[in-house]
Amino acid sequence: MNNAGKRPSGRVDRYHHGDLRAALISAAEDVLAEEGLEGFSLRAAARRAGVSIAAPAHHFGGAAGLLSEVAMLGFIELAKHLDVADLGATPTKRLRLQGEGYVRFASTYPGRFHLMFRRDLLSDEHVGLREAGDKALAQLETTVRAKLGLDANQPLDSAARAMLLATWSIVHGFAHLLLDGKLAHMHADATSDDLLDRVLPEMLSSQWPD
Amino acid sequence: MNNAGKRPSGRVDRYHHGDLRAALISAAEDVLAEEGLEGFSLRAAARRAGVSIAAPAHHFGGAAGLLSEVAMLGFIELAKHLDVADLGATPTKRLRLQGEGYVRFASTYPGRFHLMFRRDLLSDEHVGLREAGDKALAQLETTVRAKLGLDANQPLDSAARAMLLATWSIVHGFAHLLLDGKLAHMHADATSDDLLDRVLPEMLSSQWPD
DNA sequence: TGTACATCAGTGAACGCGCGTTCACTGATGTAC
DNA sequence: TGTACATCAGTGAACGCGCGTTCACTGATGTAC
Repeated sequence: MNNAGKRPSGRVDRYHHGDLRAALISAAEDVLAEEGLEGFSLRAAARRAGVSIAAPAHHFGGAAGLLSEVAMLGFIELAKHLDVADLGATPTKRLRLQGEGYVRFASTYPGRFHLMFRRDLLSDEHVGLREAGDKALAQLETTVRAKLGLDANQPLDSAARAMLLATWSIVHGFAHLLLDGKLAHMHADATSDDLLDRVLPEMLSSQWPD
Repeated sequence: MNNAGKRPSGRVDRYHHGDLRAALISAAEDVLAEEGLEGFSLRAAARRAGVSIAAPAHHFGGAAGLLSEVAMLGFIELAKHLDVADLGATPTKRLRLQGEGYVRFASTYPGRFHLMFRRDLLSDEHVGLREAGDKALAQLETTVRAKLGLDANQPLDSAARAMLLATWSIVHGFAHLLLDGKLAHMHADATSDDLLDRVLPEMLSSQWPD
């Protein structure tokens, strides 16, 4: 499936695009960023990429094919936001930093973030997507292991799984509530940046005290 | 706005429906339950209610008007799931019960739950919706106050707000991850019921130990 | 008690829109000779 | 080095579909007299 790099890029005024795949993925990301997930359509991505309206379906087989690629790249970017291996002195501090990274990713790319968890829009069988999701979650798992003193190859016991799930849930829920505008009301005076920079750290510190 | 009960119900074969409002709300809930949020349209609600396709817009002004009513009823139902005043000996236990109630609501009514947090589909100015949302959240706040030993009329300090927000986030995030099928993978052997009955209580107990 | 009339909830046919999909086609590329 | 040909990525016009909206209308209801 992956044709990226097979052909020279940078030339777009030809009958054969040359890098339609990358152009459509990038166009889809632009649409998500500017119009949100609800503004996405195969036609919108085609228009943005400057190709024919039939091109996306022709190349990706359908919306799920293109969106799964975008979601995969989203999980890869999310994993970068969770990469704090060198940043925190203690597992607890790294956990807080990862929580901030998770929410910051969601806040920076709301369209992509929503997409990444919309099972109905994505392909079940996209191996790269699943792997990218697993890798992002593994970043949290690594920190939870460190915090609980578990080896990398030791299976998670049920307390460890509960802690990992609680960690994921809390940042995931906060991200959703933030994007859905439910927190502005509780913290009426706070901007979105305030919530990220002031409220979230306080919440994470209370959740995972030193 | 609220015409419910103004006219006799049970008679639907008349030119003037008599209780179009209630019939359309009920029909919309049916559509959400059976087709999910993505399957909803004004026309689908009209078909389900057996009225003309123009009736919903005529009566509610548009999709946001009808959906806001449905979301309001959703928050009222959610508040019932969070009503544990008589059930738990300690605030900690009540908090866990409320967490289970929150997730059970989401799991029972996934379409409605998703709708309730879709700002783009709801009306900002729907007072009843906002109030119903506030009341549901207030149920959590009451328990957090009890846990922290705060009076009902004492303003929440920042630690209390952090705890309330952490509580909401964790159950909200868990609900979303559950509905989006992200947990079946982590607990590969678990059904949805298992996650609710076994994994969630374990997570909540680890989050709020006795 | 009966009649005339105003109101307005709901109808139904028609409209335009954006969507995904189809399909015969075009033309750039790579390969065989 | 040049020519013929197969491949297939991408085109573009056309299709049907479901959607929300419009608008002249219908007819049940309540009120005035």
